[in-house]
Amino acid sequence: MKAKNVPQGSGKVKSPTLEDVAREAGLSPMTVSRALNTPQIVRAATVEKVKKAVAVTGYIPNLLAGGLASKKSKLIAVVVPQINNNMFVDSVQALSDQLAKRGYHMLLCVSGYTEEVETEIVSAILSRRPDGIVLTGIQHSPEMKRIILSSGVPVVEIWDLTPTPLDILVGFSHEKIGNKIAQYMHDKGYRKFGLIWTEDRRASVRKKGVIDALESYGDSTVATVTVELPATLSRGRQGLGQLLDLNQQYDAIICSSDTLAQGAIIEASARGLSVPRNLGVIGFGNLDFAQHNVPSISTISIDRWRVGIDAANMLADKIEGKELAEHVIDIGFELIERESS
Amino acid sequence: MKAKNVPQGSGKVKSPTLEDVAREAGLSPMTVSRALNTPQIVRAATVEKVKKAVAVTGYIPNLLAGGLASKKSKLIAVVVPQINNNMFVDSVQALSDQLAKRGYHMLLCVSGYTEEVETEIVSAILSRRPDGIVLTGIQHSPEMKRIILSSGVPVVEIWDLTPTPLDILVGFSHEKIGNKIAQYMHDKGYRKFGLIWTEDRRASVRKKGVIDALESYGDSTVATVTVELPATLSRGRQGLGQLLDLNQQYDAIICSSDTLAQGAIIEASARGLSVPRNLGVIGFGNLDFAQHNVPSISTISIDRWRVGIDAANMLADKIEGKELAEHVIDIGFELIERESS
DNA sequence: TTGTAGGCGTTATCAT
DNA sequence: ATGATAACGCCTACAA
Repeated sequence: MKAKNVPQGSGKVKSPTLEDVAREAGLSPMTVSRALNTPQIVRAATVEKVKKAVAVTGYIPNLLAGGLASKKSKLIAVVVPQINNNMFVDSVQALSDQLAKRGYHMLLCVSGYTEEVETEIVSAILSRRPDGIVLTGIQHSPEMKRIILSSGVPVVEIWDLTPTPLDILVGFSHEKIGNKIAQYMHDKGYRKFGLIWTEDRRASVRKKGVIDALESYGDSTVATVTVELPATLSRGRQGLGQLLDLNQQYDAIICSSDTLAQGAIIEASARGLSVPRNLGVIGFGNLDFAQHNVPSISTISIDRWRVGIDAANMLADKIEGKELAEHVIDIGFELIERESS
Repeated sequence: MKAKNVPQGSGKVKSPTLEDVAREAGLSPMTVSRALNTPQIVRAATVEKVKKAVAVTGYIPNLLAGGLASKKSKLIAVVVPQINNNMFVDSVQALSDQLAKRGYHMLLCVSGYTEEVETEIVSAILSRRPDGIVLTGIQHSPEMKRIILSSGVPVVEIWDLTPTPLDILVGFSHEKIGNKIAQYMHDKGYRKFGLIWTEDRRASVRKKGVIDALESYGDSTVATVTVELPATLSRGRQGLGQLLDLNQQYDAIICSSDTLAQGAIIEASARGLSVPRNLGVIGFGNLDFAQHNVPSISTISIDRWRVGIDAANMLADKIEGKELAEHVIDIGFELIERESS
């Protein structure tokens, strides 16, 4: 085996290129490229030679160069408001897993809850020429829509529903969830409601769904307190405290997330109120603890994992030129009745 | 304003390049590049011209090309065992935030808990020519060490501690944490211990720390049950059930995470055991709910956010050629005593 | 099945 | 302060 990769003067060893591998294998760079990317169209013996040469040289492909030439980056950019949020993180993990299986890497960007930041991030992202983009939600600045559409990059919006997506969509209706919660609680006989709610856009739509439905029944009262993002147990406790301070009567508490619900239950208990005897409680998300809490927490279950899987698959399909049966998937939701209501 | 970007035949509009901007501005591509990247060394009037031309053409830089030419990708690859883990996710979010402030994007990869997968992922990652890499833990395959070191890319290991890091390290000692927990519980008078533990490597080191310290006291008994990853509330409940089924006596339960501890407390309560009266409980992580649970949960607090911030800053500093005061940061930990023990 | 030529869009370097 | 030229490492397209 002959000397390879002789250090240039005193500097770092330049990392080997296709050409170095080709020289080592006694082939042309193009053949090496084919052996690596489309081995089916290369003679088996040649592929073997290339493999050996790759091992000898320690070759690592350069996707910057590859992407520049082929106009395929094998990169998917994912934009979420936050990662450390029990709801999104499962979808992100599912996305990451499924994209990896399909041969893509995930560029993850955190946008917070403002359109402005999202717009900036998308602009920055596009300069990496991703093969696809995943956005959380359907609310975007006009500028961002313009930019992203004119870039021609396939887009998936997740976690919400609209008849007019940018491109592909995998989500569910927050308004229907609100309606469903209201209907269920009303059917159970609750009439005097307290709401503990965070203020991101999707939560607000759910709230509207709850309130609209309750108003349509005409026999219920609703008081609302707003808590900061992110939803935490302590904010749930505070929220219930604030509701009670309003000196109103409640027979049920509806929370914009299970975490808040858990906090509300703890606070209720600390104040001598029993759930569900004195107060019915329902949350949203069906997080792990909801089932095992004492009392267990009624909630809305979303298949968060599926959101990620479906988004990844549809995006990859579209990128690879496959026809999509549908561009919008409503993955729905399920109300889970438990001890707290 | 004259016509620009005339569609080529019937196909897609080719996205504008530096050259298009240069033509629009009446400058050379190189000057446009400078105006965009190092405006300080370009005449202000020229920068203005370029800005206008960029707006007119809708130019979006191509970082694939830029990175190829400059050998800087402004990309940091982050490898974690899982994202949907309450411990890591905060560090990842902090990393993402801080890297963004420093002008880097984050490529996020999920490796699971096996060295093999980590090795594959790192190989794949290197083909994107990241400016830096963040790895979780200090346990890596020899092959991966070889690959990553010979690539010359700066590396930060997080969430663990060793005198011999690959490069930079931001973490804390799991063994010391184990020792500390044992010492604290022993001091509180507990002697008959049940452990509910997950089996990832770092948790195992903490367990060893607990058991070694308890053995050194010589007057304590220890029984252990192992639960699957990820740690969930229900596995904490099951874990306590299994411990009790062993027909041993316990006065304290030590859990490898707060989530398991919360589950154990619930199960204890369901079986008529009061915490801490009949059973002391301590967890790990100081997750949000630990403080507000009833009873509140004693635990070990780690500044997870700081891990991410420091890792991002040290990596960016190193990439940008700044001297690092130290290559290893032990961010330490704190035992927080609460009602459960 | 393999090879050759040229270009992808940018920046480093040297010149003006 | 600005421009010209030559890489950067790979792939498309065509040729053999």
